[in-house]
Amino acid sequence: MDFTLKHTASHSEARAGILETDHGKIETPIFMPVGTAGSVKGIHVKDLKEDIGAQIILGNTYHLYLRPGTDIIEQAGGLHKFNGWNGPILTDSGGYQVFSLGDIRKLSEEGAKFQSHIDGSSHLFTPESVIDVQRKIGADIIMAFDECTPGDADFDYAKKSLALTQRWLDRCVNQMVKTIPLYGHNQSLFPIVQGGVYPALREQAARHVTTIPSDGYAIGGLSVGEPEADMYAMIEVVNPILPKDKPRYLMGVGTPVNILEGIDRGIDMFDCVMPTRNGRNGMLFTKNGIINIRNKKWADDFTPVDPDGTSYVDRHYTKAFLRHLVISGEMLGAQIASQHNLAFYLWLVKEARHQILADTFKEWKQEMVIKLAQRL
RNA sequence: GGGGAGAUACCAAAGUGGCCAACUGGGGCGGACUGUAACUCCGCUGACUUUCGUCUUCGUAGGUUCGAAUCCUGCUCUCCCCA
Repeated sequence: MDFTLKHTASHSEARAGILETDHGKIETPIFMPVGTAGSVKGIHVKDLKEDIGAQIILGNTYHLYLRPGTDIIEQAGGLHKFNGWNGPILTDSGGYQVFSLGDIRKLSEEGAKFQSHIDGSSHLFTPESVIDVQRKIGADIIMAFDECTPGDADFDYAKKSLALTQRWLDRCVNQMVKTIPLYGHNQSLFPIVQGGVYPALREQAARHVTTIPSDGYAIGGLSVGEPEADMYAMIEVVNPILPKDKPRYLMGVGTPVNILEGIDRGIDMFDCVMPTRNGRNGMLFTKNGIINIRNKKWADDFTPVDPDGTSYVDRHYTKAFLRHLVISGEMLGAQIASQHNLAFYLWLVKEARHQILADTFKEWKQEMVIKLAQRL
């Protein structure tokens, strides 16, 4: 997997690059739609590719392992064949579930034992098993198994948690070396920097991670309850330490503003459920601000969903109709909102890339950040 | 014509002397959501008031009582059954 840095913006750490995988090129900075269970909820692969312009999507190890199970995915010939997406795929390791499903799992040195949220059965996830599962899924980018440290963790916990993540990382690396890709395309392991909101821990974590030759590096454990300022501060601590010639992935982030702030600080890759989940719940992101389409004020607004939008749905449907669909609980409402939001997120990073290449990123970003946060 | 049941807030529906401005659902209005246990969750929903609180409500008009959505009487209306 090759990463080529095309340009770094002036007065900013923002970078434009190209990440080449066996399933195609990714122009960075990039936003990666989340498809936890193998599908980006409510969105056809055709729309992802042609309308939204997605270049890479996510899958999730924990969820796909539980259902349909790795044997089915293997029989299908890997996730690409199974879900029909022939572009690059990145799988999260289940490290986020160690955080989000904290109530139904037990942590040990060995790994994380989950009680399935589906049927209650017990499943031990270890760094080794998680690599094996991701091999079987066939992800182009495999994430290391980590503990996503909660945003409110105190120093002692964050330190202990980081140490565990680091030991797990070594085991992941070993398991990668001991195993091979199953479907004829390469797979790259991205280590993850943890360390809570503590600069000293983040710095140490970043240094540790750079001792492991990788095709890319991730920053995790942010946007998990800590103040936004802490998130930005941690990025500023970590990014200068990470190798410049490798992509940096800020996991789970975020709002459109978060993404621009991340790009400004040198992040190349983002993913977040926000465009899809919030879309399903009636929130639309636009370049002029945020719309809650359920609000009464849109009831008789027969203008396009987003006159400036890039998606088919933006021009084809009206706000009043979309509001009607969302309020009525019609499936199509969730689909339109998700498609719009994803198209907007992909537009945002694409435009950021243009601005970086044109050396106008910083000024553009300053203006956008104000507009994007507005409530319409 | 005879017999029976019932009228509660936007709708449905609890409540059958004080703990009732009134359970609960729906609807309405608003909010939350960041590597997805989420088409989910949380508020508010008589009026005035920032809170405390005050005032007007349970078909309608009276009455009993310290006190009524709850008991009594008249009236109006609705529904069901038998002819």
